[in-house]
Amino acid sequence: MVGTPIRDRKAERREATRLEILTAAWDVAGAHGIAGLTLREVALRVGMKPPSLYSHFASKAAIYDAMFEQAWREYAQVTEDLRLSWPDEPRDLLLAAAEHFFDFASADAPRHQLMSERVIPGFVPSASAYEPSVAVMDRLTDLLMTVGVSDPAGADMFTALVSGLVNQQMANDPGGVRWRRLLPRFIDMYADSMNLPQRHEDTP
Amino acid sequence: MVGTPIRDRKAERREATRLEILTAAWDVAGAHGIAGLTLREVALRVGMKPPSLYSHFASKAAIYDAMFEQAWREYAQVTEDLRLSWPDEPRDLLLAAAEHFFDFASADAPRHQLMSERVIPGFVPSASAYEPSVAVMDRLTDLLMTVGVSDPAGADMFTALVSGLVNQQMANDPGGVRWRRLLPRFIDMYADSMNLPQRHEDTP
DNA sequence: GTCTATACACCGATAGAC
DNA sequence: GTCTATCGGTGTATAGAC
Repeated sequence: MVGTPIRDRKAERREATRLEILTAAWDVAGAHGIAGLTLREVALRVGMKPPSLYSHFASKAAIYDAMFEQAWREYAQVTEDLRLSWPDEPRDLLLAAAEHFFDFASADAPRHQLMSERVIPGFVPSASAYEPSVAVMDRLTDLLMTVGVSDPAGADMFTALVSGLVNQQMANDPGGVRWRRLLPRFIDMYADSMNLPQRHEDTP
Repeated sequence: MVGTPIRDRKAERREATRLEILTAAWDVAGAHGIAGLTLREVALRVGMKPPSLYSHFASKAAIYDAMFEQAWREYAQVTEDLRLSWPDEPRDLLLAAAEHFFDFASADAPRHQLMSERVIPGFVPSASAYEPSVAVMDRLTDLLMTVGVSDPAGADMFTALVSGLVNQQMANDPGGVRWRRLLPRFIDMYADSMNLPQRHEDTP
């Protein structure tokens, strides 16, 4: 028995290569769309021949799967980071959360299509890749609970509202603000229907 | 001069073949997704060899373009047909229009992706193919005007609401009713924010 | 004019040498 | 682990039969 080394250099190197491949894949998706991803161009960017990618990912679908998990994990992370600086007022909190998702989605169209739409013909995220996204939904449920939304359909309504604005924005006015600027009205509309208190005003 | 025949049999035959190809294309899209459309399978279903399709369509993109126009023209047609039996109450009218679009979209996922999402990497509808969809939007503007929505953002809000429900339904609960059943609440929520009158009740 | 035959470049994927 | 070689499939395009 030689003992277990503190660090597994081979595993570290392997993981680094995986991340390198995924970064290249995001670059290709950004240039050609999420459906325009090709293993050849990914391999080219990381200095490999296409078949070599199969030493790190079982298939092209496995790369999509890893990208899906990575994207939702990143969103969960930035959400967690911003959680400390959230506003107190319920409506401000809802608006901040909605704007946060909207801007994250708008910032990267291919990423949003992979995360929230069924764009890749046969691709269905694996259970493990799906995990971060359910964690995000759990946090949304928590958030709605803290602002006073006890309606079980509250989360479904909230996601439908925000995703509707995002989809219309990206499909009909990419890069613009035509639907983005409707966010405050949508949040107030939602808060009213949920009977949430109005914002605290200084006016008597 | 032999005179112009009443019917141009050759042109009729040609148009019939075009429709036959488009029908086959919809079948393939239904089976493999809108992005999974291949000219080979389309040609196979109409009893042609793939290159023969180029006698009727300039490219695969031209087929997508014709499908896009066909889908919106069909929706415009069924909308026009239902227009005579629309309810009187503003909120009932809004709900009927929303349910109508929702059900039309839900009935055919590939069709909806082609109509309302940017799924095909480089595909942008041509001006002529886009025409029926702007006609539909004009009719929506008319509808909103008749129910008393004068807000210029009213149409954008309405489309965002309905498309949000559709997208969430198709992405997270395909074939179910989890978001579809939220339609009445969404319409009331929208009508309230637009200060539309409540439904006429017999209760004093 | 319409279709068949054929070729080209590109794609994902596999087998096997080193 | 990476490479070369190769497979079947796909979109596109041209040449030529009828």
